[in-house]
Amino acid sequence: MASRGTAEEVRRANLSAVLRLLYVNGPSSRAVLARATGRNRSTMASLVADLVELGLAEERDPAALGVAGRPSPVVHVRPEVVAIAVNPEIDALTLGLVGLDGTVRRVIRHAYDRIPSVAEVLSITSAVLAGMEVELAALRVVGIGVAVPGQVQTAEGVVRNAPHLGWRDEPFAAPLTELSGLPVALANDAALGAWAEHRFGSGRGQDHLVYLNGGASGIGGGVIIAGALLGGTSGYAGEIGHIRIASSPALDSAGIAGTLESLVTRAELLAALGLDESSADRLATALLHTPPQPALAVAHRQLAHLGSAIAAVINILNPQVIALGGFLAALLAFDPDLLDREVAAATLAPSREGVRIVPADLSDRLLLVGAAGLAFEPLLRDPASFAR
Amino acid sequence: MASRGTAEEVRRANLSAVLRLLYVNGPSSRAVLARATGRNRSTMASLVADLVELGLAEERDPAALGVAGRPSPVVHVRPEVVAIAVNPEIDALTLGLVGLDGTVRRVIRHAYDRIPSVAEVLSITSAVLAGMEVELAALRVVGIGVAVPGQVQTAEGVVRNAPHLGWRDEPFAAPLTELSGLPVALANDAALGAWAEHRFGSGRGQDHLVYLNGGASGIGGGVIIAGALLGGTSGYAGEIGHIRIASSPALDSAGIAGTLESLVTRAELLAALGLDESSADRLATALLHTPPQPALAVAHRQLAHLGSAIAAVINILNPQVIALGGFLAALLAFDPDLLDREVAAATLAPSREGVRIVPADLSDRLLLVGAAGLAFEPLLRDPASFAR
DNA sequence: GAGTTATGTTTATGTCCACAACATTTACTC
DNA sequence: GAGTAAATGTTGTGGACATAAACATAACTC
Repeated sequence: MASRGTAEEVRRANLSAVLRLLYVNGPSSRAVLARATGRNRSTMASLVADLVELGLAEERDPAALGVAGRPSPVVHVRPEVVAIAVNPEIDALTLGLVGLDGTVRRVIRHAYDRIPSVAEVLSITSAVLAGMEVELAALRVVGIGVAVPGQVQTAEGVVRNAPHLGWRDEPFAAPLTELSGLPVALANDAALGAWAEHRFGSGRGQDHLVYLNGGASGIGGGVIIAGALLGGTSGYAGEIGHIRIASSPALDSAGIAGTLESLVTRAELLAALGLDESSADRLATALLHTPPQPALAVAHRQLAHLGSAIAAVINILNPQVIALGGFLAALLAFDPDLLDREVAAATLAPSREGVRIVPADLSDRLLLVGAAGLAFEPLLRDPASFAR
Repeated sequence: MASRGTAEEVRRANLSAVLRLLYVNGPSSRAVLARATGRNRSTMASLVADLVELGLAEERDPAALGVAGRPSPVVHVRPEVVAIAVNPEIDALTLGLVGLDGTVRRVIRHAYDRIPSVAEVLSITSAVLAGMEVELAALRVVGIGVAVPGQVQTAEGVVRNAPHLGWRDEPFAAPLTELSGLPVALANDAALGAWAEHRFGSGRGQDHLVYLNGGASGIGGGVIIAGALLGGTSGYAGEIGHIRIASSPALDSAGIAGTLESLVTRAELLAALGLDESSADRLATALLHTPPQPALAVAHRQLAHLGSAIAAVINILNPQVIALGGFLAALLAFDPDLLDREVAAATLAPSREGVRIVPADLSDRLLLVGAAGLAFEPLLRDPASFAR
């Protein structure tokens, strides 16, 4: 009789490990995979054969050699295996078609003139998917990952509160699955940004990373602990913008006083630089090239507050890397030494040693890669269950 | 030929899972273990036989029955398997002999009249161990776990900074191993307290827990995430006492201004209650029974600050339980509603729902159980490597 | 005492992987 | 250009482990 149980579990774990390696590190030879996983070469032959059989991988002739030894075909992930990334924002809905090989095949941006409802976003999404029908037919779409600017009940696929979109307690995953026939996973946008930075960005390979992103609507955060995204009990973790760091009556978007988000705002910086919202992309250059005196004062004050928040994070989490995105990256570039001093003044010495504060890679594509990563997760966890 | 590799790994994982279940949940029958692990009954028979063979478990006759079905011998962890817990504090060194079955067999408290050096603590420890030689000969000591009131490089077994003991960059694990011949593991005391609360205390079974302990020397913290102790990059994580929450010139023990520890102190509470340090154990009752007006004001202010810090932790980590120990538990008992309101004012609504703020169990024994748990970890991870 | 229920035990079977020996293909050396 | 070293792929064998199924055992129920 069939012996399921453990043998299957072992196989699943090994297939998962191999596919993950290919996903994270890119193409490599079987021998390299065998060493990385600690399996035997003959075992790896069988595992790769399985992945090829499942339509998830393929072997190609090796490129240039230069080393002795028998040349080894290179195992690639099949680029037709894709996920759809969805990112609803205030001004536009962005959809991306992202391959398991990491390529962003297509980005579609659909601007709207007013903030959309959930129903409208769902409708636009399914319209775009309908338009892509021919393209998708030639591919293998494993799921949809959604980056939501707000707090998300990840397990249930429900948007609890996305203040800038005005969404509260809106089921999202279930209706989108209904419309698309695809599995849908949701997460907070900054959390996915953190994950993408950790996996593919400036914090690559760092197992303990904190990501802070500053945008028009506030400050979002995401935390990677031991290589995994920190979700907390319900998936709401990482809201570093809303921690109180000072005694101040200023309120943030959630109505909390004295928080990082209330004290460090892009709007104030833009105003001090004489820019308006529409020219926000010039903030970084304006700040670096002879900014007016008032802007200097604002930037210095904001850096001090940013330092306090980062210090709190360092004391609590003892991370290796703090990645700053959006206008927080501009603040960092403006005076990294000042930020370092402010952080040093509010951290315990052992905790802060070795911590690097770096700008995030921050290409908009990275967020799509993060959302797609969310959709790829079930496939990476159990490749064998994705038989065609 | 021998097939090591995977088969061994599977066995190791299964043995580990079974021993962990016994350690955490206490004695249970084989059938229960089989269901809990998802293994087959015949597999469990073999696994339990291995544990018995290794001298780690034993089967005893079932107690009262009352249910139909064949009576099942109950699998117990062998109580002779023990670890030694060590906790150096300012006023005394506490050693505990803790069984794998959870019983605290013996507690030895050695008071000193001045703060000891590392060498003195090591010397006292080995003296106590020498005195216990006969007792220990009948047992099986798997290691020593040390709870240090300060920041610890867990991997290296080095105390980086224990301000109240005046220790800086002191190797501890290596010399104690040298003296005792036993493996030694170090961790921060509050971190071990958090772990013990999560495993055996008031936060039992909660996978996301934050522990805050208030003592004479300040406020320590520990964080449990997804059932595991959060160490961070080097093991320094959890220093919640040192996060800045207000604009205040008050400095804490690390010289940082406006932190939880600088604003919420036992000394100030005691002074307002007209007590001195030596009567600290009466703080809780004094606070609950008609305290003088100034003490009320102090308690209210401290509760507000405590609320800000807890709120920051909730926003960042989205935990299920906040366990408060020491005088923080007294503050909680004094006015739980006020604390709730302060927390609510500084948290995002979704994150705070379902969070319970509870007093920690806080028996001094729990810390010893935590330190012993640290020492048991290698055994629980790979029981087969502990063949006699 | 017959039936029910829950558990322990025995035996046969299947899966997966490691290992070892051999095959293949390249680069390097003289 | 022949021989050697290095790296990898391939094949067959064996072993460890876990499952499944049938049977055995010991309580409870009526």
